[in-house]
Amino acid sequence: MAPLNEQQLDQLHIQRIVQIKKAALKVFANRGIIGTKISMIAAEAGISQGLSYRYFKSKEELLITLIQDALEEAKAAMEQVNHLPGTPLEKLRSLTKSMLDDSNKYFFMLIQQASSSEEVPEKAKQLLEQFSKENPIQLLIPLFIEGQRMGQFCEGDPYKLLFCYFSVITGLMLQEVQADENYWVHEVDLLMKVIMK
Amino acid sequence: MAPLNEQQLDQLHIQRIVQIKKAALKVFANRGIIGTKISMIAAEAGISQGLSYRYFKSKEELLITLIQDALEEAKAAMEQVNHLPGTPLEKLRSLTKSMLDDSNKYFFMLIQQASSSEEVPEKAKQLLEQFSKENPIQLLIPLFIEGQRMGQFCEGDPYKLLFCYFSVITGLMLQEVQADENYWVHEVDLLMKVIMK
Amino acid sequence: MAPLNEQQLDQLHIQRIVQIKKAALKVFANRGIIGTKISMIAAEAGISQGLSYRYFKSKEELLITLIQDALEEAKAAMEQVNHLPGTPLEKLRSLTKSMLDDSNKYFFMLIQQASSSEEVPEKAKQLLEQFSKENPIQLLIPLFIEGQRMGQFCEGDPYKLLFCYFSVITGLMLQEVQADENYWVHEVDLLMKVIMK
Amino acid sequence: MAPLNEQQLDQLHIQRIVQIKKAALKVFANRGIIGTKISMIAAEAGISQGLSYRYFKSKEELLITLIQDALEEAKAAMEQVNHLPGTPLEKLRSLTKSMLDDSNKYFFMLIQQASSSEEVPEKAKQLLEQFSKENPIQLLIPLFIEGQRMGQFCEGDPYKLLFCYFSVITGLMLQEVQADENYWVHEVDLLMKVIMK
DNA sequence: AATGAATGAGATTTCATTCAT
DNA sequence: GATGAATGAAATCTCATTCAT
Repeated sequence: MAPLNEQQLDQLHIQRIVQIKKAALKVFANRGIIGTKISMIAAEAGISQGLSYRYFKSKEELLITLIQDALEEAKAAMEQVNHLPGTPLEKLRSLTKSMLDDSNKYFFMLIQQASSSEEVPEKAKQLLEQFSKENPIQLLIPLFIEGQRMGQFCEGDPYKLLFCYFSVITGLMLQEVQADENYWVHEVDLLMKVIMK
Repeated sequence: MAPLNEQQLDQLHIQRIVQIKKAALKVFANRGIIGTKISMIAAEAGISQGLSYRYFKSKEELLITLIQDALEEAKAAMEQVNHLPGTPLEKLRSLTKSMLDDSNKYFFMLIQQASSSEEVPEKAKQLLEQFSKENPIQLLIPLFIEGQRMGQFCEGDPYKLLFCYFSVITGLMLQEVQADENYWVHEVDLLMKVIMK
Repeated sequence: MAPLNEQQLDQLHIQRIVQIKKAALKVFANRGIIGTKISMIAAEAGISQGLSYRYFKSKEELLITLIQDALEEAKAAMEQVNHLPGTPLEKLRSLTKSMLDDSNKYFFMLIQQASSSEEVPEKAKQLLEQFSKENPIQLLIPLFIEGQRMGQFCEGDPYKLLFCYFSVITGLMLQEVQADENYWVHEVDLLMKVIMK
Repeated sequence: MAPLNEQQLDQLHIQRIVQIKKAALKVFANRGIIGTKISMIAAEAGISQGLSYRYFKSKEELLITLIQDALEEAKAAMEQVNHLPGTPLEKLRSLTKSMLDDSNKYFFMLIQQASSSEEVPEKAKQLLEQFSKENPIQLLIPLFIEGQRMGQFCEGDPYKLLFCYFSVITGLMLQEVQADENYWVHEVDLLMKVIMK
């Protein structure tokens, strides 16, 4: 008699993958890619070191999976922004808050870690390169242009504006590591000024 | 030919130390603390792997020395800002440009790497902690208050303003890794808006 | 429906043991002793990884059991040879064919794998040593002497002749791994020449 | 002042490689491919575990290098056989002795280990496959045909004859592991009978 | 009894540090 | 002083064995 049916097993399998990915994302985001040891991920997930190899062939594969997830997450966030209500400024403020939110923050931190590290698997580099060419810029540019047209955002090359905006977010996320949780969420408005008229 | 005299030897010794520190700073700043291997530093400095051990007891000691240097450098930059000519805004703009300058950038990047990493020697953590309590804030706060008094800087807790300002700088420095050299220097004015009225 | 009675359970138990031993023998013989992973045996037997531990305490115990079986099988084959009809040469040809037969081959291959590997449990080494002192030589020597007396086998130390004969069999069995199934059975006559006049 | 010139360094480098290869060949040949641990190779070579990684990227790369060497060695031995003096039988006897000689034996044993194991890197499998298609058969076949023409070798498909010949050699080499050193060299004549009329 | 997820000891591999030259 | 080969501790990864279901 099989103890569990196939669907339940799949369920467990997926749960484990989610559990490991969650733990790994947090550790990778906080301790950097090379600074992350498998033992740390295992400890964070509350499992043994060997177990993650049942679900991910290697540390590298796990990392790549997480980067893919993060890039998709980022893309989704950028896409959604246009469907939000309100003025461009309000939309951007929402996006910013969501990026800094605990449930999303690690994705963006991981992207930052991966982008700023040269010790990243080749596959991950390709993903990042593809992403940086394709996505976020294309998707937020209309918002920025609209913001400029409406006189909410300051003038100038919208790409440069976008670049500055992301610098700020990046800085905040990294700074935050040693600051109080959620402390800086209230600072978003301050930061919005970078792109405001 | 007579061997070098003591002073000349000291001279060489100091040159070597400078050479190694310069190389190590660059590599640590760019590749992160754990991502930096002794072999990378040796390659960057153009020396053999073993040689740095004649000048620094360990990778950790070298790192701590660099962090100390960086913190002193940072402190000096903060102190100087008050002696600069011009309004608070002009002073801060100068400081910002200097921090992002090639000759200083790596110091601030190293501080950032050290602050955001949990994989740092205990000694370094203490230095950072001491630094974050003591220094830059105390030194720039008067500048910020003066800026607010003059109506150049926006209102609110000057500490928070300072925090945001550093977030932005941090973000820019890290972003820069994949951007064009010197590209963003021109964006400083944009970023200044964070603290401007 | 009533549960199975004791005899039926025993029956099942024995069937399982046979099933696992058969699978393990094949895999050990083909992939070598260290090259064999428990997961391979389980896959070959069509059971789960954990199940063999209900029947054998360890991989080592399973291996030792198989080596014992193989040695007994070999001994039995050697003993039977004298009861076969025909001349010494005909008897030996029969033995050879039987050793190379699919149903026996793996036993002899396992003996070969175990003998030529130094990575074998101590217990197994003892069995092999005991076997190599006691058995096959004693049993086939009369056959060889008879063959020499009848002028069918070539002259010389019958032990050496025997050793060469087994070298040939061993070589054939191992060669076979990459040759066509049953291809070489037809070559037996060729190989018989080693011991023929 | 550099302690050694470049040529001397190269010399040392080559010596180390030879040392490691020699040790590894012996261990791989005797204990099988999976049965060989890096620690065993290091012990045999009298070096630390880590050192072999200075010269070979991985256990797999070391193995592949050895298989290449072995295949080349085998090819060279086959090619030379035609230039030896004497009748086909005498030539083949020479080849056989040389293959079983201590200085060559391990190469052929490794080829045997690699061929009979399924646990071999893909690259090695390709090498072996290529070798088994290309080389020894082509090179020895003329010798066998000549031997048959002269009435020294027995009739039949020369390829089958060759196959049997190699089975015998293989068997001898493996058997030898537990036999006395050099004992069996005297048995070569006995084995030659396989292919003799 | 049976499964296959989970563990942990042991293997491979990396790299900071030492050492012979 | 300088080199880079060598070491060994710590990381990654594998797999025999155990265990919850």
